[in-house]
Amino acid sequence: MEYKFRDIEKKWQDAWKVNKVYKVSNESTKPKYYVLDMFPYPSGAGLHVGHPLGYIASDIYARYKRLKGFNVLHPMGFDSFGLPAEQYALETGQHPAETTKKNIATFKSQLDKIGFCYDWEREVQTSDPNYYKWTQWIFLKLYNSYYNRSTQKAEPIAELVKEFENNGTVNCQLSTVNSFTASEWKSFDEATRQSILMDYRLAFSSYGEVNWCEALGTVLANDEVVNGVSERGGHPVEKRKMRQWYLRITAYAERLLEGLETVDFSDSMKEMQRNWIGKSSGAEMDFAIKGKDKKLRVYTTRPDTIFGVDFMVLAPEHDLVEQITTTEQKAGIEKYLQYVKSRSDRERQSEVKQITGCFTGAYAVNPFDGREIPIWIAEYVLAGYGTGAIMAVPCGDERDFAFANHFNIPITNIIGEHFNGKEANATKEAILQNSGFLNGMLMKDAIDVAITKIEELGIGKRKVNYKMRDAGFSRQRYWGEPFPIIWSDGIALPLDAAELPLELPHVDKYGPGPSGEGPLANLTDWVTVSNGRRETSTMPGYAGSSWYFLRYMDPHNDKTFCDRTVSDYWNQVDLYIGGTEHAVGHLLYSRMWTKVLYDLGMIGHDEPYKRLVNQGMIQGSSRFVYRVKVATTVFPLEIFDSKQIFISHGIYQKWNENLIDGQGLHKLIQEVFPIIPEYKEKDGITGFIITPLHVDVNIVDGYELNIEEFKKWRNGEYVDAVFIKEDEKYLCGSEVEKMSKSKFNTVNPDDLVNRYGADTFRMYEMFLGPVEMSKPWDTKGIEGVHRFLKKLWRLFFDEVKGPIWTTTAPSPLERAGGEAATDAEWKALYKGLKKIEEDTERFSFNTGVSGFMILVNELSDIKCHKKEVLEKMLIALVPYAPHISEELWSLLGNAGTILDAAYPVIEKSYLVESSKEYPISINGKVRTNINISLEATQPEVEQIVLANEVVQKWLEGKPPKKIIYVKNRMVNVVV
RNA sequence: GCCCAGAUGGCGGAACUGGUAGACGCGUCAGACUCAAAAUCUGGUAUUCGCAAGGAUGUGCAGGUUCGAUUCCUGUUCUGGGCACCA
Repeated sequence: MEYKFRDIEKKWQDAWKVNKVYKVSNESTKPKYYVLDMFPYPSGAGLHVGHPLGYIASDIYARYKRLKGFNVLHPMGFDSFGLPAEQYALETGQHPAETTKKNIATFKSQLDKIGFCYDWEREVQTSDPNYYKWTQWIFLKLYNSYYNRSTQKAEPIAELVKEFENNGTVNCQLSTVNSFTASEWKSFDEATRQSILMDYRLAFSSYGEVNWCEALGTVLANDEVVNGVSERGGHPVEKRKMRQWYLRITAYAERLLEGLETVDFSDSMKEMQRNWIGKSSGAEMDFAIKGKDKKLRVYTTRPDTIFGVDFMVLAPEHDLVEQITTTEQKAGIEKYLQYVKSRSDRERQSEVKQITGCFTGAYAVNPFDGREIPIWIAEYVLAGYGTGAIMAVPCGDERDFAFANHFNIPITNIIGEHFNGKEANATKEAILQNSGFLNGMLMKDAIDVAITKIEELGIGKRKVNYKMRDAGFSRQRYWGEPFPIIWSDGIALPLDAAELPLELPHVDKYGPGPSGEGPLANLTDWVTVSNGRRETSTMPGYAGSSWYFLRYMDPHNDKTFCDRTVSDYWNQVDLYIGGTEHAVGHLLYSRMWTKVLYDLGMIGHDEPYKRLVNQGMIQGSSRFVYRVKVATTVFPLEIFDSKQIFISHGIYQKWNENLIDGQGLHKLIQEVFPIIPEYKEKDGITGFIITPLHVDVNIVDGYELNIEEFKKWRNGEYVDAVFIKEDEKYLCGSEVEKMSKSKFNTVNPDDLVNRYGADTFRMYEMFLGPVEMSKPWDTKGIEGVHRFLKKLWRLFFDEVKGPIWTTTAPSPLERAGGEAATDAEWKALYKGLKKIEEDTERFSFNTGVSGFMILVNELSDIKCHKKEVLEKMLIALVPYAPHISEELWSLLGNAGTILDAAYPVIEKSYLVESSKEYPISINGKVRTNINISLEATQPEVEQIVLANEVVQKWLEGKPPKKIIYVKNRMVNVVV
């Protein structure tokens, strides 16, 4: 009997579906385990081999936990709102709802073929009104809450209103907001009160900058802006202020930082989040501005360098710029502001070689020595960080130094010999000079002294600062959750919870609305309501994905987003698998939402993910063909119209390295294409233009192009192509790039599953390497894994003899007279299973697969066909290759599904060893091996080792200096 | 530019806590079976010197710590991911 994987996999996938074996209950006596994959966006291109990497890993672990006796939740769903669907709608007129539905169907059928153990009854889609109803509901909770700094948690905004009514702002520590008394609060009109409350709400509206493209009349995502112009059409893009919604994630900065201590993420992942939050401590202080009744507030982490301040730099967007610029400088400043408008934040920070800035004409006054300090504006200072203004200390800061140098600003040296005049030195270890009351102090000690003095003088105070900014939460787009908000005379009125979901209305056109608003603004009937005008922005992609892990627990609940008893049962996600690209976006947002829901008492835990494992990205290995075109100025064009000439990679390389000239190439072309005219040059130009073109990797075998397939490719575009080969082959060039449809380097899992089966595909994806590492996809090698499964099959079946397994208690189907398994057979099994279990436990699935290969090789070598041995191996194989395991399990005569079998327990008695073949090194280099008992003591070992003739030879009669013996490891003789 | 990660044979990778570098698989070479092919099986396969025994070199690059370093430290190069409106 042959291994007919197609029949087997189809059969069991159907049976599992009919028997609902993956249905998960919220009630169980077993311990729970929650395994989650990062929410996929259902792109139109379908699944490529990169997607399932993490899904297979999580599926293996989920199945493993199930065999180990856990009630495992392993759901899947779709993050189905998003820009690509809308972009596609804009281009083709198809409604995003339609294309999204189609894409999801494709994704699901592709996923199902790989044999995942998802409970599809728990599927969620963020664009489903039954889902986004609760996204909107949570938004309203955020809107109606504020962060209470005394209790350090979110509380209903009504509590704050009460506080204002009773005590005003006395107990509210929010430095950016004006203070008032209780009676003042009562005297404010509604608009004023609401605008004050807006400064406290966790979801709030304010003004922020967007990428505005005048030509397209729309706001663009960063993704859609390339080199300062729009990707579509190449129109100029500039920044513009618009009303936006934000989430006050900054209120949670400290808790997001502290929470990292309680979760099991990789150190690098935590580091990235810490850097993103960017906590720093220092001081905020005010500088008087000469001749103005204005103060310039700066934030600095190095108040010890206060006497080294040689200039001030404001962010170009800073409010003070307009007020302090002198008439002489006005023109220059305006020109500079115009320039900055066209620059993205990224460009402003990354281009350090090009130094730009402009003097405002104004001066700040150093409060300690009265020195007048010129105030500049420069793009390297960003408005969003700190106070949007810095005090520049060129002797201690590289960028300040470069700036001072560029604009010839004199530099004050406060660190003596530590500053060499050629580059800044950011040390904290220097003794301060030229520094007034700080003279003679070590810099790191002076920081505190300076802050104390600043506070004494009342010109500033100690301040902890976070680099993180509040998260922009609105998009001027169609395909997202509508905000449950109505604007009435500038006041935002939330909808009542009973009015949810506010459904996304149907539109026929996806173009932008007037004055930069989203497409919804075009629907006058929808926008206009009796008490005002609806918010026309929609929520961003991360809205739905910030809480989806909760909805999976209780997906059909129409009373609440997730019942508290259910969320208490499933609690945190025990294992979350996904890419590092979400390190600071999605992960921080969902952590924040979780904390808010926790504060409001709606869930019982404040960190969503207990453990996070990052999967690497599978890159594509692109293939190139090299097309030769001729310049019309040299050759008559017509003859090349019908034919396209391609040169093999080797020839292309020679051409590139000038190892072959025009004449040489001409000769090669002539061999296959005799009608080419005589060789010509014009002004020393050969007239050959060679262009690398991406070619579909699926019609290339290794590097060799399948010419017949190529001629059929792209509707016969290359049907008449002519090839200049090397060694009778056309070889393609290659490059590792991101896997993408446009690069023709995507590999579809369906083809591989068809050809080799899901079990082979699953094991091969794991066998490629560690899950967390990025690697290029290469289909070569999948044969090896397939061969392994066939070899495993042959432990049970012989091509001619049929079933060959034996057992001591034969059933009619089986061969009688089986013998009990030998110690050697048990030892081989348990040694293998031990490695496999340990590897699975630590997510080392690639070595887990190789463990199975070693085990099957060994069992084949010792001709072990004992049912009792093979059966245990099958159970351990379920997570990796569920279909073949289930088939063989059932063929062995077992009743019930193997998915619920008990994971084999390792009998350690078979694994005990009494001696070891020790490597013996001389000076760290292995020279021989000696078998020594594991019981041996140091003196015994020394005696055995020194008696060895190889060791004797290397000692050359000299006594050893030292003998290092590490039990169960090695012996090293130092000479 | 800033933050994070990675680099080991022809290729994917293994070596988990500083202890035999190259497990397992691909490819390749030789052989068996076969009229032949496929499938399968057996053996070799880091580089280099040597008939062999055996030796030397070798984990991106340059140093350091150690009896011993792919593993730890310092510096450096290249590649990938992120940088706030792709998801």
